[in-house]
Amino acid sequence: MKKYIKVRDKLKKQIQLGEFKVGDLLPSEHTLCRTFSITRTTARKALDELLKEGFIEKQHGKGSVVIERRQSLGLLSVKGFSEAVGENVRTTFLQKPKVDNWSDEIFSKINSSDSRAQCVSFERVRFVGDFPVMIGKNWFNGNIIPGITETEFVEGSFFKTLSNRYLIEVTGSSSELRAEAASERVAKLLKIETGTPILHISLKFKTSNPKLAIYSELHCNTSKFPIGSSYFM
Amino acid sequence: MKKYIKVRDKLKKQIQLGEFKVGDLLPSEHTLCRTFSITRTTARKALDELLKEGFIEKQHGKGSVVIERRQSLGLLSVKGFSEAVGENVRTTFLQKPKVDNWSDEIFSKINSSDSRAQCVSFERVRFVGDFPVMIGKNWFNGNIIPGITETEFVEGSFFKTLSNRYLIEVTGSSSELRAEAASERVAKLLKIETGTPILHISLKFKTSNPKLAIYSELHCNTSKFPIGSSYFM
DNA sequence: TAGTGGTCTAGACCACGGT
DNA sequence: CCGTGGTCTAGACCACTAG
Repeated sequence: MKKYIKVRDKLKKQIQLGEFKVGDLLPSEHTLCRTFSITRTTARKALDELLKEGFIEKQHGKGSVVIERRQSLGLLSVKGFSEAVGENVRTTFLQKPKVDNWSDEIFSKINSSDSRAQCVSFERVRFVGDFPVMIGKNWFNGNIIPGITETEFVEGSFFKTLSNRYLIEVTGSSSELRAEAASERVAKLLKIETGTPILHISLKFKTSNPKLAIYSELHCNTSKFPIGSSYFM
Repeated sequence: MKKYIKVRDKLKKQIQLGEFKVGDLLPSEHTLCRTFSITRTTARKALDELLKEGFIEKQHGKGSVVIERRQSLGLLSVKGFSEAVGENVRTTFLQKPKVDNWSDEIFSKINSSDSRAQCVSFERVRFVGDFPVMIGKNWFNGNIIPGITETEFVEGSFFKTLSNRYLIEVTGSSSELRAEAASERVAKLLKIETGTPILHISLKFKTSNPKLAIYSELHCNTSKFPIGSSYFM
């Protein structure tokens, strides 16, 4: 298995468990080299991933400092909801994965191979506490991940299910963001007034399987939990 | 000067000038090594930057392919407006850079050193064609970049001015996104109805000068030009 | 099979931060 | 001054794509 993934996940777990707290310095790159028997290239690659995911910031001459993760919906652009927000999150299905049609709700350009394939979709509402925050509907080529309609998600996460059961990793995403007035349906589900401004996010995920793209349309009530994102070079 | 920056900018320019078109393969990593007399580490670093900036995608076994840049406001999280959108963009000042107070409009947490320093702010409206798309107000510590109140921006870009005149580069950003109803003032400036949903983006930029952070509050009409962003691992 | 990108090793020198 | 991260060299082996 890839070494930098192992190092990255070890450190990530230590941060999540509080062994490294906000403001703490992670072991230096040279220390990581010794403890994991790797070279600096590999150590730096692991730290770069933590940087991209918003766990640390690097300070030239000092080290890698654990930083506060946004108390918002987190690095939305990277992975799914459950990885981003932390605890106190609940999800309910409006529609479990089932064979469906490619909907014209999908804003992203659909890969030509997808449009000829069988479409599977599912739809969920996400809560933080008792507060409905987001409605998300997802579409993908069902031929690529057979049996998904009968599978229970691993820890409630679609992306974890992809990773654990099908060995498919999300490798990137592109998105478009729009502020819109909530439709009647969306408003009802988010328990807000029809016409309230909501954030509409159209996402297309790329995965390690080039044949599998995941299309998502999200409708978010950002009044209490804004969407956060960060970018470091 | 850094070699990977030189290679990155050379390739970027070739893409922008159309020497490499959408769908074209960039020179392979080994070829770049030979033509620039660099090692693969450096060649890959240059390509990784183009990947992050959304110019290319990499295909294992094939090469680096030039991809279409979003015809939207682009990689918002990276740099300024003018770098992202392309031509046909116009900017007018509502308020040229001047000494101001730290406003409570600023959503991001202000660095403690900033709150004791002199604040400079400016505010602009951005147009695509004749269509007002975004209002942006920016605040920063005026002591760090003296003379900015008397300077004309380089090519109309604040970030280019920072880079060329003060040798300060933007190194990262974090942001929060909210859908809101347009206030009377915002609506008037964007030529829309008061209460129309708009996208409110609170940004904090980090720069290569650790003492300089830039705080931005943007209000965007996303109806014709959605905000785009992408992320690749 | 040849060429591509992905991972990794084992070093080197430099710039920056704090002592 | 020493330890830190930033850049770079000169290789190696592997996995993937395509002819």
